[in-house]
Amino acid sequence: MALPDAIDGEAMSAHGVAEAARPIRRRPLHDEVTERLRDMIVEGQLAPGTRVNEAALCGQLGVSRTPLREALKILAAEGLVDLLPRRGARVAGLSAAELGELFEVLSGLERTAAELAAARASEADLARLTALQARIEQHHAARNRHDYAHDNHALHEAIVALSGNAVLKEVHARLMTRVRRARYMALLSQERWDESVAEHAGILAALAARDARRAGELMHRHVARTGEVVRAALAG
Amino acid sequence: MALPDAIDGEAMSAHGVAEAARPIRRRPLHDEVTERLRDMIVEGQLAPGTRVNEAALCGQLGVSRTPLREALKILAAEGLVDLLPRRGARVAGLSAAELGELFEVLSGLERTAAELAAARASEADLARLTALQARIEQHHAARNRHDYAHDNHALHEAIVALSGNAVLKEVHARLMTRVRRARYMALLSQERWDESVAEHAGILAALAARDARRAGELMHRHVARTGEVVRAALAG
DNA sequence: ATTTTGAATTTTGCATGCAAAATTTTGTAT
DNA sequence: ATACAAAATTTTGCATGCAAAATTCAAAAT
Repeated sequence: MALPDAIDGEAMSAHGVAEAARPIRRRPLHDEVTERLRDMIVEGQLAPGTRVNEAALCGQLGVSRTPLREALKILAAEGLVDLLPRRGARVAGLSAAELGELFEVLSGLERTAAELAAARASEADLARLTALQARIEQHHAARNRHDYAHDNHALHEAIVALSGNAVLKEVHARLMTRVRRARYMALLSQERWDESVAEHAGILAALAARDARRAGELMHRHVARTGEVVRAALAG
Repeated sequence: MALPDAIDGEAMSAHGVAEAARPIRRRPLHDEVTERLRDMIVEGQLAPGTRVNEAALCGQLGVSRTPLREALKILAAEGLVDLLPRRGARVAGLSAAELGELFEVLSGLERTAAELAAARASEADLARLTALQARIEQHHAARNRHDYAHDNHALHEAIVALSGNAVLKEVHARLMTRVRRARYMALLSQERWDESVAEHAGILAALAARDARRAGELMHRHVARTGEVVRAALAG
């Protein structure tokens, strides 16, 4: 097999001076590989169930087996890959049942996030959420599913971030990575879409009122319903 | 996560014939190393902040660097180790602040677990929980902190298991691993200890009544308070 | 005495080699 | 043909080698 030679990496820029100021440290290869592989799995480029051949992937990515194997261990820890001892790795499947479980946990996490955010977010934070929700409503009115999906995701992430709890944020992000593999999520019925936008409004109102319990409860129900819809779509 | 590991397990029996029937496959080394290292960290044998020297640990464990490095990647994904690029690994610290965050998340997860368990546990399951609680009360009456701690942990795990949600169980277990590093948990005041036992009774009653909301709420409060106590102990 | 510079040493990151296990292929007997 | 057995091939798991980066240590300069 061809030897992946030299580190190379950055293209030579002509800015002699700026060159010196640029960050010196390169990212470890195994990190890069992990990220790349994770993207390939989430994007569906590596389909669930695919057997991962180390040599083949090494060739494709231009790295040796060592960093690739390290990456596979990490992705296995994240639940994106199954490691079969002595018989290689396969891309983890994503059943409707597991998706349902993921959403059950996510609804619990986001409830907690909403409760904490209600207590901890600043007025400025809340104003930003409201602005985001306004944009979401515009996308909804314009039937722009793509931008809607983007900002919708951003709103949920923002609320999780406003919990001020890094562990919560981390766990949430990891589970979301697994969920995001079901590309069915965008396929909401018009009815459910309308409902969803209205639920957001209710959650924001509760946050604005600093009503932690209500915000949490509404968020919980909102995410649980989303999960129901997604699970049904995957099952059908 | 969940590395499906070898079947092995049984100790060698002296029965020559049975010998041949023994599972042939050894557990992967990197698995063994991961587990061993995780134990060392949780037990406190590797103190928080300790710099991990690969060569030294390799010598101690009697393995080469390859499986050790794979194990370190996994433990980093679990949050037990920090990987500093190009300057090695260190055992992750555990601040009072982070412990607080962990308990915030755990209280949310166990609330969800209690809610689901209230709906899904069989009567036999509930009977088993009640039996466990009876033993816990005996340990409490006998001022036997060691056995109390053990069965207390078992009760919480049992309720999480009764949620019937494998993802929840997995996430909970991982966070508990991080929390368990604070050995201060056993050091409850008598007052808090009494309280805690009473709270358990309340939770079980709610489960028996199939009152999901109440079970969840009581569990949430119970774990949150435990967290408060532990955090305070670590801070002080 | 303290800082600085630069070599010597250690340590990390990655590629590669090799044996054992698993898989595939080929050949043989029913 | 089908089923089975054995050899050939592939693939995995682990150890090791080597270059680059980081750290340590020592001598020189302020």
